[in-house]
Amino acid sequence: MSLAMPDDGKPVRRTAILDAAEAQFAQHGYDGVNLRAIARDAGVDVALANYHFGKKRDLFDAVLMRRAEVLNAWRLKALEDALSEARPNPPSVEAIVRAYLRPLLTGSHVTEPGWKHYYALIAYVNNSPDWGGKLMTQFFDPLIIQFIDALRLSLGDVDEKALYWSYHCFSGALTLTFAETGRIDLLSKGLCHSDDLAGAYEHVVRFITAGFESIRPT
Amino acid sequence: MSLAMPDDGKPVRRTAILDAAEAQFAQHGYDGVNLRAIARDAGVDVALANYHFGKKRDLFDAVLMRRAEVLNAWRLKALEDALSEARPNPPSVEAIVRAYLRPLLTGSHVTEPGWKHYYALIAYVNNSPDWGGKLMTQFFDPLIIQFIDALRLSLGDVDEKALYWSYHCFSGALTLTFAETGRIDLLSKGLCHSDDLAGAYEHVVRFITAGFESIRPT
DNA sequence: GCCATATTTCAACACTTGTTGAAGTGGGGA
DNA sequence: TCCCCACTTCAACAAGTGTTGAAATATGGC
Repeated sequence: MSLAMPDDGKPVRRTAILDAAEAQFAQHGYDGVNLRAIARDAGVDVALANYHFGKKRDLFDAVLMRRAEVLNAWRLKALEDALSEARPNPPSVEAIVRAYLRPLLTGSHVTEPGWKHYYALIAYVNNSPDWGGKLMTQFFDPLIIQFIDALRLSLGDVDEKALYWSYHCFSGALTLTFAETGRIDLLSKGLCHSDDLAGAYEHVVRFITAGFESIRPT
Repeated sequence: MSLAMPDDGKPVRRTAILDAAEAQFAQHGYDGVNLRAIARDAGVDVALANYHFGKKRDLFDAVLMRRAEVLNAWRLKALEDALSEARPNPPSVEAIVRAYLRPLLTGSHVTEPGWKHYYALIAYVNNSPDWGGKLMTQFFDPLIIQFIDALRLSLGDVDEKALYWSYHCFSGALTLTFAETGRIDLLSKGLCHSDDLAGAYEHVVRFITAGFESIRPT
């Protein structure tokens, strides 16, 4: 294996471009970023981004795709663990919510800052009228459908509309929290910190779990 | 009063620019929009935006400010109504949540499409690491603090961190829902519709109310 | 060492961007 | 009528944009 190759067999400069693009897109959005700034951060020439990824929009998709596959695999594993632990009963709503959230905190991202940028990027995409619908569906729906199936199993004969709107609330709360915009720091006058995701974790789990439980048929 | 003046005494072209800018910023974000496209939609010359509002960024702030003042007034009225109806007891959590949400649905926006664009714009701002913290604080915090005070009154001796993180979840769920990204339409395979805000209303109220109730001390 | 291939750099094009200053328009008061 | 003023248009600049083709360099197999 060449010295120019990281573990995945791709050139180091290629991943350097992905890392720089990820950070920039997360901070400023797709249109707020230019390729020269990305290239500068990555320490490469402008044209190299085009050589490896094609158009700017293709680079954006590549950034989204890279960690989506990893995150989906982690979440699927966590969900299957929750299902098998509870078998033959359905898992609790809280166990499902935790399976959806835990991979965000227990992955390699603790030592890899790229993951935090990625979460902010997902918040940007999720809330964009331009791409929110299409891109989130493309990258995450196959997995999300399985989580909704699990919730349906856990909650019983639940109203379908209520279930989807509840997940929608979950999605909005989650992406904003992990975007780390600094909003809660200002609102709480320093009591809470955006970058304290571990501290936010239990609060989010409780809030969301209660929300889903409220639609359980009596 | 001149024929060139609408009710508020400002030139019609000035508000035409605000309307066009609002729609464009909401759809594509700050950097995804150029002044020539705004001017074209407004039916005016490019330079006119600069004459009325100064720099592009100042126009953006003017768009945010215009409806923020109206929305804050509506919400304050709704909150005061909820407080006085319940007096001498504190209002229920649900009554407070409804006071926060109802103005989004009962205002003049039913006949005025600009409000829907505005909600999408708020979702964009709220989730932006660049501006989320500062701008939301600047335009909405004075009112939001009053809502959090009311929630604290209603919930009793509640954990402060849990209260702020719960509001944070509320904020994320709300802004995403009113951004109408089309996401839920695809996820639910047509069962739910992003633009059916009236239909979403009861589901959001229930989900959020249950979330806040979960932090009530026992 | 040699060659085909992959990677990287360089320089430049064609186009869009925000912003500006000067000129033009129309109405109301002196 | 003339002038002042707010409003609007016109034309243009200077900087920045994504993208490209050709040249240069490095790499790995023979």
